[in-house]
Amino acid sequence: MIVENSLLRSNSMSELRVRFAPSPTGYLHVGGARTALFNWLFARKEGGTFILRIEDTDVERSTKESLDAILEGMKWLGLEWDEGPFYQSDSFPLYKEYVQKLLDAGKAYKCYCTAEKLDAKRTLAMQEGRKPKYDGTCRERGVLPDGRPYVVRFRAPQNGVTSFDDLIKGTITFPNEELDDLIIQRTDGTPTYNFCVVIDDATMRITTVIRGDDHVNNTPRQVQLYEALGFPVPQFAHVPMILGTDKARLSKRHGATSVIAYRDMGFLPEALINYLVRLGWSHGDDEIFSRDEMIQKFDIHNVGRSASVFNTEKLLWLNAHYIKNGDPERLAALLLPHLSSREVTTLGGPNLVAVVKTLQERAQTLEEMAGRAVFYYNTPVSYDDAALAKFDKEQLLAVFAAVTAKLSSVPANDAAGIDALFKEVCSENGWKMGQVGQPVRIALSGGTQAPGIGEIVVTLGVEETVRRIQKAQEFVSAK
RNA sequence: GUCCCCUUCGUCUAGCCUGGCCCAGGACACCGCCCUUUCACGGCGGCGACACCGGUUCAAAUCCGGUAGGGGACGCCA
Repeated sequence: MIVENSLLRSNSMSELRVRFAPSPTGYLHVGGARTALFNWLFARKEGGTFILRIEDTDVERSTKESLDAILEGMKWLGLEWDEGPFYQSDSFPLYKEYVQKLLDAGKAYKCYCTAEKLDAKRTLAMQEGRKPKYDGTCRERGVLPDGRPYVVRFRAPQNGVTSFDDLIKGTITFPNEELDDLIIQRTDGTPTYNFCVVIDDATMRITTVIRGDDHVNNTPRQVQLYEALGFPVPQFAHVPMILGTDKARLSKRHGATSVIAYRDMGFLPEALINYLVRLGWSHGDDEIFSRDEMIQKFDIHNVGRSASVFNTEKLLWLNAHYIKNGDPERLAALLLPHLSSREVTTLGGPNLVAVVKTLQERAQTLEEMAGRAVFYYNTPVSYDDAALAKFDKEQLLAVFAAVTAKLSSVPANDAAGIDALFKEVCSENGWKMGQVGQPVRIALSGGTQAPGIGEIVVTLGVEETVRRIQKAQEFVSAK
């Protein structure tokens, strides 16, 4: 029975297992988000399992705030994980066990060199132009009497090469002389990163390690550890870095890098995801991908080998695209926080969904949309003087009077109907649309950048429209 | 310094594995025109790249070698 079940299971689910393993020492940044996305996509595409693991072995720098920020970012982007989050700090005894195993097998040894001494040697080596690797002082020294602090080092092979086939970069080979005996356990008994990843990836049965480019140099050491421990070596896929405009590694000084910051700036998660997936990965000339299309078309082999520059302009374009084509109801809900941060309340004002509809083609971000929506809820307290100055006083007053009269006498309930009324006003008085539309627009919104007249009037309502025109009328005649 | 990786329009990229269809295609941005009551949307067009040098070949963005440039790593950080 059990056998049958597992067979059934392996038919629907592949054995493929991937993980995203951030360390909780900061927020989720766009680079990490893209790595997570590629992992997620790979798992979804192949019917595998996506695991979230928190690498918090650095007790000093790991914080709860960072952890929450990462989780929040993942959820906002919709990168749901199948297992975890697992915490490395929960597995300290396990790591210890494996360290002991290596020690017993003579594949690791205790090193009594002090951090200060090592630092000095490292600096000296760098200065002399040598590779700053461990000189192996304790490699053959044997165990010293109790009480002296020590770290545990992995006894790495000194000859030959270590290589692996990277799914993105191809075969990568390192001469073993380049690799030194890395520390796997600190003086305080805690395990180090390179050791933990190997144990975790092995015990979690990770089949494919997809991670940032900056880890390629760690990979040969990890491969050696897998081999020393007798674990199968997983496949590796190293995705290139994301750079700033100056081609240097993306960092805070290039502007926002936090996923949550993009949310707060009014970006839609589907826009960021779409942008990120195209950074490094492509499917022919396609630019717009829904989640399902992404999953369907994703192939790790189509990830490029070179680093890419983060370009906000294109992100903006994608965001505008998704706003334009988005569901107004949803957008309205997402817009609310951007409105309240401007102290705008929609209470008693026009229907927000209707407002959103008039703004969808006019905003690149929700922030921008909120800015453009303000006039609907706050009657203009001043008018664009330069725009108003293009018309003389008499003309303005005549237009305002004619429009108010028309609006009050003839009912119209959609934008097209309202526009028709304005055309009537024009033809009845021999005016051009520009002479009528613009003054009214200014009266209603305070400025010239606004949706179509018909759209504004309909969403504002005729009553409020007339009220605003009369207010403008008073303003103009008082001049 | 040493090792590893990378190099097509300003940017993201297609093409490269399986040379000729590529005097290199798409997208963002930019410029111009059209549409238009403003702002936008949209449509059309333009600008613009195979890092460099050699080699192989009838033929190279595509294969080989070198050079230059960029990035990454070299922690008792991850």
